[in-house]
Amino acid sequence: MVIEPPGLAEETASRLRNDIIGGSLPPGHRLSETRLAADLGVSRNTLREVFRLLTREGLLRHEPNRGVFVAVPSMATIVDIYRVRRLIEVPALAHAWPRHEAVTRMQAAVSKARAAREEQDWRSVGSANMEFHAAIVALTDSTRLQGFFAQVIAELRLAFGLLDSPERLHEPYIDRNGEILDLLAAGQQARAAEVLAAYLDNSERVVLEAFARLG
Amino acid sequence: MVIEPPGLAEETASRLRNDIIGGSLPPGHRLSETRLAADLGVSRNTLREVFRLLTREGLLRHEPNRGVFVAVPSMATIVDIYRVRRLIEVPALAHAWPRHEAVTRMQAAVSKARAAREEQDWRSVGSANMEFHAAIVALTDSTRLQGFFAQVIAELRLAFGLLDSPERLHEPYIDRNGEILDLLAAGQQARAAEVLAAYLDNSERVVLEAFARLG
DNA sequence: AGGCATTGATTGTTGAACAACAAGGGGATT
DNA sequence: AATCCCCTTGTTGTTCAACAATCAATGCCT
Repeated sequence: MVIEPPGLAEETASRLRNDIIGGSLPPGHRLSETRLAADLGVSRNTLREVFRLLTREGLLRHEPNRGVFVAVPSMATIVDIYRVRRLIEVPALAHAWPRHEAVTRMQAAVSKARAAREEQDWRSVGSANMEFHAAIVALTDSTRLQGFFAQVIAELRLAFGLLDSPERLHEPYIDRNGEILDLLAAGQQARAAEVLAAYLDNSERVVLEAFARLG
Repeated sequence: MVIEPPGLAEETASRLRNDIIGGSLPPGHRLSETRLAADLGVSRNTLREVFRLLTREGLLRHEPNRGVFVAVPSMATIVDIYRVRRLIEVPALAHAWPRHEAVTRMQAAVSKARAAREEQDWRSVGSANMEFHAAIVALTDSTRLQGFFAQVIAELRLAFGLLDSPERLHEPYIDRNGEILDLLAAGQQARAAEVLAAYLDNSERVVLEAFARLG
């Protein structure tokens, strides 16, 4: 495996991505090229490359001759994301091999989520839960699907940033993830997939309701 | 819906994409920034944006400090692409609503493929078949899934470009697509999905065999 | 012949420049 | 006073030129 140096553009993209998901740059906010380039300490040209990257990931929106804005997740966004999750995660789990190496990742994610719950660190709980679902997709052994899913997850976290009460958003799902993991490890993929499907339906409803409360 | 001007970068990307898929730029070929920028009549900066776009789509490969190359599809690529196709297309068809508007697109694609067969235009047959499968994904109503699938399709066409005997590659599937369409229209989604799954297994085997013959 | 430094070429990144475009303000007209 | 048009102003889109960093190959020395 070759180690490849990150490159300034991707490194800057990571920083900006964190700023966006972390909420320091609110959705809808306009990003001035010259100002942001100065703030980040990079050139305008490289910043534009960063913009291309994050636009492709769905975190930024680009309006020609007007500039780039932090993407504003809508209800349609949420619905679409959960459609994708259902379509990918459920079959991935249903066809999974119970001794796949990704199961270890799932296990680790559940543990991390439970540890973060002890400290009431709901943001970390959210991250760990996302990691759990990324691990589910890893069960497919498809690099393309994993890359695609990572983008979708990033968009979903952006949407989560808009909502308050992260506890209601993440806490109830920690143990459900544990349940899914146990079922899979016991070779009951079909039941695991059922639980996951119900999980997704439930989660989508909660998120949409929280969204509706924002207007 | 706002009409957005193509922008020089995306326009150039389209041109380069056609050159790659069309085979005028063979896989593995190195693309010199300065030379290609001169040939295409654009600046080095914009060409680099084009590179980012096509790299993201999987058509180019970027090695840091070495340059960009036309991607070389490997057997692993093929296997991964078909894994994605199975995981996405089959459930999409199984859960499809038989009167979805995308069914019209499927119908049109089959007709186009049959017309192209009359003229022995196998390249167009391939395009029409791909359009058929893109329409299957459109049954999900997920814009993200459709975008992702478009990329996968582009990569697959790049791989097809390496193989000869396009007739063997595309002709056998025209009528199978027609069969799938008829089953879906008749409300037999489950059987349609079965036929599609068999279709994909078969197609993957043929492509891999053709690939193996190249060494 | 083999290892090593030098050289040449290419990429990575920056800064400045100018045209194209969008938004807002001011003035003239009705 | 309200409306429309033009113009100013700031921003993006694109190009050019330059330099540092890195890689590949050449040729030299042992």
